[in-house]
Amino acid sequence: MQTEFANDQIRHRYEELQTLESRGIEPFPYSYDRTHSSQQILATFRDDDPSSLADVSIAGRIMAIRRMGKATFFHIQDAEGKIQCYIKADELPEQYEILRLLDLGDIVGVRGFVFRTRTGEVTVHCQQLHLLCKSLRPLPVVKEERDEHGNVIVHDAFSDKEQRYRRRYIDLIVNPHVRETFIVRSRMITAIRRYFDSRGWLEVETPILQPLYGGASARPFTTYLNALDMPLYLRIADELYLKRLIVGGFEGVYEISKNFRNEGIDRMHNPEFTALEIYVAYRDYHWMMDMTEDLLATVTAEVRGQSSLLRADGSEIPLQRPFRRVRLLDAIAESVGQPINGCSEQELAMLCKRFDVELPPSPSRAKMIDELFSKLVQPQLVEPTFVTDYPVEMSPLAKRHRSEPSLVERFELFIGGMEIANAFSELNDPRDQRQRFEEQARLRAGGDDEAMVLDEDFLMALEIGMPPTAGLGIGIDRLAMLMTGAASIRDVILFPLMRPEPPHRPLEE
RNA sequence: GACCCCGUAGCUCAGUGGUAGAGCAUCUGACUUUUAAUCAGAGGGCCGCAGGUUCGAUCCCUGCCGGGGUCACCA
Repeated sequence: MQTEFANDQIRHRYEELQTLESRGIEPFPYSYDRTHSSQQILATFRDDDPSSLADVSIAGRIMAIRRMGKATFFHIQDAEGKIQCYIKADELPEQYEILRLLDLGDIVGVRGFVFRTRTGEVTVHCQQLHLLCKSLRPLPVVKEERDEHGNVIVHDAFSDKEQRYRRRYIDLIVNPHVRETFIVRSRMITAIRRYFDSRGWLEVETPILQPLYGGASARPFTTYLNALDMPLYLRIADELYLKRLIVGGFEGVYEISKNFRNEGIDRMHNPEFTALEIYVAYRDYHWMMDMTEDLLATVTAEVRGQSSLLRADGSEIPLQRPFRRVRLLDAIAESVGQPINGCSEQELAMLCKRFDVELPPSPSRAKMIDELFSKLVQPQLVEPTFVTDYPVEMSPLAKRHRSEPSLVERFELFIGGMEIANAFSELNDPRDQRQRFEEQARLRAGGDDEAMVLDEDFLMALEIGMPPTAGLGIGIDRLAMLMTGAASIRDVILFPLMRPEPPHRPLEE
């Protein structure tokens, strides 16, 4: 095997690897039995009774080494944190020689007894040292210091965003808050599942590869199925399949799904993202608002241990129930200082002009309302706010408002200026649904390539009959941002989409 | 897609029209309770890529590649 070395550090590690093997050390052994995690030791050590930790085995990655001649301190890091280890040459002469060949980043097993050093740190006194994996590339070296107030000062943090996203494994090793972010994300999803499961709603899986895409307004990714010689789309939403399941007789179904939208990438958008959708039979959007409030309050309390969310600037957003509820047109009216309800298209256009809201040529009423809202209202919606009752043209899958036929029974939840959730009383009248699809077809014919596609089978399902149903979608990534105070959706997605790197230039020997 | 900013050692960054510097990391030596360990010494760079201007470019200009941000698009 020909190995090319990018630099002296890598070359040196390969040389150490050879030396270790020549001394009969297996650099990549198969397993190691641990008795404790780092945190179990730190949490249970008692100065008045160290005997309970007189023989422990731990394993982890070497994150710091302080060699002092015939004694060495090093920190190893496992999934829960770091712990210091101590090894003396005169006690373990052979293994001390091995330690000379180890580096930052190597993974080792340490067996020994636990004590407290003179400077007060609980430490494992090494009596056996095992190499568990030789690391052949240098890790970014991040050092930490504690000031007199106990605050951790991080020196030279691995901060280059491109490298952090491309090499998430390194990011996770050297930036503890990153690991914490993804643990919080996972706990959040677990808490949501628990909430739904405990109410008897069924988690299901619906197609990612779809012959027709629907359930949202977005450009899809297209692919091709050779076996059936047909184009397929990656789902932009799972809404139409989940409603078919309500038709089928399930009374509560949910799915946590990866969706794919062929649109721009920015702090709030990744081409693939995680959505939660849930549909509950015999309920309407009023019920769904209450449920959403309860869900978020429950999950937030469970995940964060407090009833507030976190913004990227460090400020907290209290989750006080009930959340504010405001009708869309009222919210706009409040911002522009005049009622919107009876506005003609011309009056709306003048309002847009007055507030510097940019519009496409010949915009519809709904488009102008949407633009006014996005520009003037949405950025102000920091504390949780349900915005309700949207124009029917903007919501082709939502049921008409029971008392305002030009509106639909829909709400969106905004927190921190972000749209977090979207929900309707679901349209279950197949006649109205067909009309709405036909309207979408007209928009599509007029050049709107994000208008929805008519789905005959979905209409057939509605003709079979769907009970009154409330549906809800939640942007899981954005909710995770609020749980962790992340500034970008990329900070809550383990492997965000990146352009491929240019190939590494091969190095001559 | 448009505009702005960025790309220098493994990491974090300085810097100059005369082909580079720091801290940490690495290497050699000293050190048996250290913790940003310390002390002495050393090595390490196609300064993102390509072209142009210039006697001379890492620096100025253009294009490209990659990243970040703002906007547009979009939830």
